[in-house]
Amino acid sequence: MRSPLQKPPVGIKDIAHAAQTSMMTVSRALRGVEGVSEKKRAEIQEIARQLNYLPNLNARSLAVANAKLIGISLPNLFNDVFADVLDGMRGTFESAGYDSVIDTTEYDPNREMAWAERFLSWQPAAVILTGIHHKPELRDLLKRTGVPTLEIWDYTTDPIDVCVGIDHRAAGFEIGQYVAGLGYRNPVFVGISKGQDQRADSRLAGVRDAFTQVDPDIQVPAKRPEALKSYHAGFDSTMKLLEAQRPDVIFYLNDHMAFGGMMAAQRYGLSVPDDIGIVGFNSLDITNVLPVSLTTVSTPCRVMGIIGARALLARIHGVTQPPPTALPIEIIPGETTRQQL
Amino acid sequence: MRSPLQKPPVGIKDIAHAAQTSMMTVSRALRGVEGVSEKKRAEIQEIARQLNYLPNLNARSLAVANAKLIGISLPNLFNDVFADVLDGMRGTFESAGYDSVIDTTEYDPNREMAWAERFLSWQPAAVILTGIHHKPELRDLLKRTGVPTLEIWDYTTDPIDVCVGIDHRAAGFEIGQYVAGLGYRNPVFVGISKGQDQRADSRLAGVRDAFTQVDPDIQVPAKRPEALKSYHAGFDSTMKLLEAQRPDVIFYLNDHMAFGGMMAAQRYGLSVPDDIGIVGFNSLDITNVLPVSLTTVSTPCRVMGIIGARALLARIHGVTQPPPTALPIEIIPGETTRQQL
DNA sequence: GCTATCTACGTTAGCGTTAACTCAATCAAC
DNA sequence: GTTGATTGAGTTAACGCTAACGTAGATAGC
Repeated sequence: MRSPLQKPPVGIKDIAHAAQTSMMTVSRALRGVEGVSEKKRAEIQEIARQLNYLPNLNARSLAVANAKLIGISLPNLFNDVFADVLDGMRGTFESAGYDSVIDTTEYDPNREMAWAERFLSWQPAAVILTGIHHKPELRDLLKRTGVPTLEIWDYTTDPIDVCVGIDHRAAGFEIGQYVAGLGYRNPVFVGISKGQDQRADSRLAGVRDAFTQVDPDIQVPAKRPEALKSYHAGFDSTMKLLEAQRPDVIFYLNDHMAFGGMMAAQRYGLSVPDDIGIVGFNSLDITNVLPVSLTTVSTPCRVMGIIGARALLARIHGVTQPPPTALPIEIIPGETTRQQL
Repeated sequence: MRSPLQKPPVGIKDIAHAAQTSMMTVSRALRGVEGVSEKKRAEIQEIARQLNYLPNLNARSLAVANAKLIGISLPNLFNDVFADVLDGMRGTFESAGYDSVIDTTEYDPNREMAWAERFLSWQPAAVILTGIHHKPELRDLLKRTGVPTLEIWDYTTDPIDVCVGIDHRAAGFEIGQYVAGLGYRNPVFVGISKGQDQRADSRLAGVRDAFTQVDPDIQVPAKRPEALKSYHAGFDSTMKLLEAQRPDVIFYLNDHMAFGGMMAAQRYGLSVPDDIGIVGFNSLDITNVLPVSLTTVSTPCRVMGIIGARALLARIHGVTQPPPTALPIEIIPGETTRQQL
């Protein structure tokens, strides 16, 4: 039942009554479609305003197949990267007249699946997922229903539908190569729990590839933090790590964790980059203010959002299926690693 | 029109056909309501599964007034504080069987208003707004339609409906009093552009109250950053500020800006807290890793989300109108201000 | 002046679902 | 064995809106 205090809403029937005309004319007048004299349209709009009419989008969506709703699934909101991607996307959708709503999965594929099922029940125009690793059932579901789907942030040659992202393995390889090229031979990777963030695993794999190429004997052990929030996680893991071993360089999942790591190294009295190198990822806001520039990888987040949104809109309108797009990344050499030899 | 590649969805009619029964029986079976034999229910559920049935929530919402959808409006997603509040809320809603969707306003009251209008068209069960400063038209709209509304993050004695938050002016006063008590007499406040974030203005007012009480002649000038992102904004404003004046303490909008400010002070060769005091707000993750503890104010973000969500659910179910709740804050004395005399 | 075209509007039906009602069969009670 | 309750199902109408079609009157063409 409707909450006790709510008044019954006004519908186009009420307006038709007040304007002494038919519902259809009101519908046309308010939607701005043809078939109403401008005089009558103005009159109806005025009445609608006075009655505080709000259209019922449920009814509209039911009557027409043409929904204007896009759902976005993100792992979480604590991450500036996603905020940037999102910003790019939503602006684009908004200009195209689409509403977009956000949900978070906390890196849980089951939650993602559950969300998708619920959300598809709203008959949306499209669905956006973060990354390319989903439950197989989710893939099936989306392929089966044929809802336009965008996978963003990761790149794959075998997407569900539309895909725009960066190749995390290649990114890991590039930064790994750069760092290996600086002479580091004892790397560690600090990320989040295995399987939790597949992007991180891909990047780690890329970093490993790079070091293996230099010397097949080099391992890149991975440290999985327990803390959830980035700074804390980066700090904590690094503290624990340094108790047991002395790597000459640490790769972090992102710049926030890297900063946490720097603080931990400092607490151990290690100097950066002489005693230890620190490498971040994503070039987040904090790098703007640090006294030493962080070696990191810049990812085109906003642009990715915009390109992704455009590709999806094209797909929705049935234009040619765009091929998966891999966006370029950029290595940012910083002062937290040794200088180029 | 429906996007070209989409298959026509299966409805309960298709299931009824396949199960050789009526739509109503299918509806009952799938919703788990009484009036179907367990044998037939199991049979129908199995068929629905095989056909990959997804209910059409638009139709359901149209048929029953009882929606299970809650909309949340936030200024932006770049702020960990909101992420925490949100986390608390969404968990609570989820357990209660409500879907929640998020939108961002970028601190623009017009966007907030536009969002509310669009969102109300979905006949939601409730609406959540950040803060208590909205367009008067929005207040009217919500009061008129009678949609349960939660205003979260700020506290006021005159809410639209339900309100849970902290008293920002009182918080400003408390921290101001604490800092004034440490002997500081030349404060500056670095926040965001006037009118952009009313919370900041309230806190500033509170800080001013506190200093005025100590010495009516003390001004607390406000510096408004140009940059958007917190670290950058804090750093930038502080750099510019220090060019012109030498306050003995700076209050920041949040801990990220405060960190940016610390970095700027460091670049100026100022030592903290001897040359200058730094005061943050919100006790964000980064404070866990800094080598010096930041003087800041801890706000119960998650708890606020949970309490707010519960109050709203109670309101939706028509239970007594809970009075506005002001949550306590806690001053965190740190090493970025002088020690207690 | 008679048909052909256009404009402004009305009517009907249907989107997928569920509430409220009806109906038939079963069962128990006396 | 008739009544009354109970159970499992089906039927009808409605939620608010819009697509598709229908129609009356105006305008134009020749």
